[in-house]
Amino acid sequence: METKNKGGKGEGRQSKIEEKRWDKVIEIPIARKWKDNKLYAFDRKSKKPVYSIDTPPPYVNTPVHIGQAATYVLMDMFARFRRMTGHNVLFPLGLDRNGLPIEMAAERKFGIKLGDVTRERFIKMCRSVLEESSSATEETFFRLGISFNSWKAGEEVGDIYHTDSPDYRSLTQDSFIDLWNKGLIYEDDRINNFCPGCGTTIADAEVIYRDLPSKFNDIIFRVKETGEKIIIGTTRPELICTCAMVIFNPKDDRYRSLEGKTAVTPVFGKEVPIKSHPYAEMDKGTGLMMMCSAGDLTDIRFFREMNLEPLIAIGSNGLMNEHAGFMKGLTVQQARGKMIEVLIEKKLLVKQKDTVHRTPVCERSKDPIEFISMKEFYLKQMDCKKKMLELAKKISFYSPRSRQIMIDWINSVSIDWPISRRRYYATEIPIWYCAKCKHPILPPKGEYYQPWKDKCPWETCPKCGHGEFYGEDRVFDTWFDSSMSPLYILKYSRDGEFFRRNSPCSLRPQGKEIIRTWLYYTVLKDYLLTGELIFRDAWINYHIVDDNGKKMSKSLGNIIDPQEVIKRFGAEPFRMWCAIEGNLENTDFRCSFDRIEGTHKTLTKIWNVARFVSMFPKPGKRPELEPADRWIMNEVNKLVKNARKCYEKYDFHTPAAEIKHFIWETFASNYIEMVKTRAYNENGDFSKQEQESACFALNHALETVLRLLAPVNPFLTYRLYEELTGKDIHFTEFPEPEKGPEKKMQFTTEELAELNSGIWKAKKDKGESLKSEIEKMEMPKKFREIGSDLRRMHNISKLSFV
RNA sequence: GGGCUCGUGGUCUAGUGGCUAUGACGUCGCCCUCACACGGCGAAGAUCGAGAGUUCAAUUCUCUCCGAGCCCACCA
Repeated sequence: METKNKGGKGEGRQSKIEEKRWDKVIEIPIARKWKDNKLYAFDRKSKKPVYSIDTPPPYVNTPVHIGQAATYVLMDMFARFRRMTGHNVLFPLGLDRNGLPIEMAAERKFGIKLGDVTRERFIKMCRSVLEESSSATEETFFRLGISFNSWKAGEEVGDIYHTDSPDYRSLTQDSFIDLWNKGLIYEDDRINNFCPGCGTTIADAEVIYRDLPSKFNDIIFRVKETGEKIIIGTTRPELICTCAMVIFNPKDDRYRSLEGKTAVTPVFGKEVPIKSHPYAEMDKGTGLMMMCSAGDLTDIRFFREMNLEPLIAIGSNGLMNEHAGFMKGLTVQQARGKMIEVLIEKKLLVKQKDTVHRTPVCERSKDPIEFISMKEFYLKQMDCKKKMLELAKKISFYSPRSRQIMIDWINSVSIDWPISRRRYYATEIPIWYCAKCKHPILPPKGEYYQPWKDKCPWETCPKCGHGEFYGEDRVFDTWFDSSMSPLYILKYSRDGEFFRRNSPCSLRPQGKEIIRTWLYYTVLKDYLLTGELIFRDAWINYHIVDDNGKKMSKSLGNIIDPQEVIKRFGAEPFRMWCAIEGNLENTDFRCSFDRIEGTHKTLTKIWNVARFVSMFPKPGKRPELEPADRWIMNEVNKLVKNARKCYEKYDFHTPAAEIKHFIWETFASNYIEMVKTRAYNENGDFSKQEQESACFALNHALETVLRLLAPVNPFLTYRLYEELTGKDIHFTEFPEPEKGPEKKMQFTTEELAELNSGIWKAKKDKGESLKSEIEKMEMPKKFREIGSDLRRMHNISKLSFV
């Protein structure tokens, strides 16, 4: 296609930029160049203040999803902005490779379960899953233009780190040793959440709730003293064997006579006391409630409160044990069916009703949680709830509203944090035990230990002098690892000087759904280790939903794959979309290919504005500016001020929308149209100074806008800035508002836009072309100062002001 | 049950105690005007969820209700 300015009237004027629009293929060589030149490497010698971002390590075995892509793009904007404001930015990529998601992927891939093969073999299988998956994640981030310090895994500041590297794991183990020595760790045998699918204890934070269908059974008990029948409703008949008490509400007159009597459980014939207790609600079921050990969390609390001895009928393998009598060896589901059969046979089941039961399930495997007693390690957290609240108030949250989520969670914490897990692919708990006296022995810090296969570093037991040991075989909760990330990237306990200078970490960006885990545990653990608050800012992003406001999920088939987005549009439209559409902090926001593609038009517009401006070289010296040019500089100045203010607060949405509006409306439609003739100055109607003023303002305004957009659209702005100025936009500073008193214009921008629009409409209504001549026109005198530009813009022969 | 959001043209969205309520997509009309037809100019389209209150004035503040979503607790 031929460009219009070649030949014809625009003779001699040629745009430096040939292509008519932004093309995604330009991105790849640019990204590669940046990578090859190590443009974003962290400079340890730099004197600039460090701005550090504790990026959320994604799991490597699943492709990057759209939410992560958007989050990383936004983080990248933060990083690029800080670089332009004179910071030495620490922005490393971390990859999470520990824990259940990897193990479950390995189990699926090899068709095995944890206990089926040796530990060595299982770990090998996990490794093989990991090897396959790592590079896809990095490739996606690379194509999105994320400015990580490094693309190489390593131990230098800013390198890609793996949470399963010996270096990272040893730091996790060090933290355990420190906390142990501070007396903050203890082992206890207590009822806990147990996931039968994962075969391990899990923390409250890992429990979620699902509505699952269940049956509500009305079952006959007998009162020993009177022989009368009482009916109790339950969804867990298999737990009748552990029933320790029957209760009713103190206000419930129906059962007052039962107070202090004894109930006999069906089938098992166990005698249990009947008491009144407010836990029982009058309108639930029959109003009578059997209290079984560990049916759910209420039961646990109740047993603790009433000092009842819990009888655990579910073993650590998830199967019913000897306390379940005839149900021994069955799974919980099987046992329930069997119990119902027996009850029916004995005519003890009065009624069965379908119900939906909000069931606690494991966050990872989605198996219903059972409550069983096991020995686990705990980190004391109950003692520092007050301190945690204090710290939560000290963090600067963006938006501030998100703080409440953390506060709510802290207030609801009710037991210490169980940190040990019975899995394989995770950081090992670094303890050996004396084979004779069972005394626990911790190794010295600084090494990565695998006690289940390594030799104990001590020769003899310091307590009894015995020389044989066995290693601990449990591992840590993944959050015990993840909560080390800011300490790890800041070289805590590895480079004391670096850590002291650069702690606390500037920013923790993360999703709202892991405030109660990642954010809470990190702040908690790092406080216990260092005595300080580890973050200055926390930026909490919400969710991306589909075009109809529905959650994206594989089963609904409404997933937007970022790899597909990159393939179709490249990175820049997506990046622009992230900035413009996402009031990310406010609510969930919607995403579709159409919406992303929509921003492409703005990129084309910027491209063509730049093509136009590039026809007019920037004068070396700033000339005395004409009023219209001063006006556009004022407008740019407003943009700069606001962008600075908002970017500081992690708000890219407001400035991006403003900049977009500026480019389309103010700059392209009004300013360019107005000064075009003066910039061309074909008939020599204008003085050299007048022409240069236009050329200067055109260039200056555009350059400034490009710099404002550089964090949002690095590829596009890099390319255009290079064309226009020959310089690399990376090495320019973020624009400062121009100082000195602005000369106020007589008119406002809105008034000018209205005036122009009115003239265009009038010509339109008369069926005339926009450049047709207007013989005579009057306009308000506030426009006098830009009169000559307006006269040429609209081709007015006689212009007067009133 | 406790807490937190949100409800603005067909769709999505901005915004504010006070001019005729922002913009985008979509729809319709006209225009290839020397940066851009992935463009330009213009038109139609909203009683700002419902009701009450505070106020000279409410879409904006307060309360109630209706509707949507999220988090926490709980459901024997």
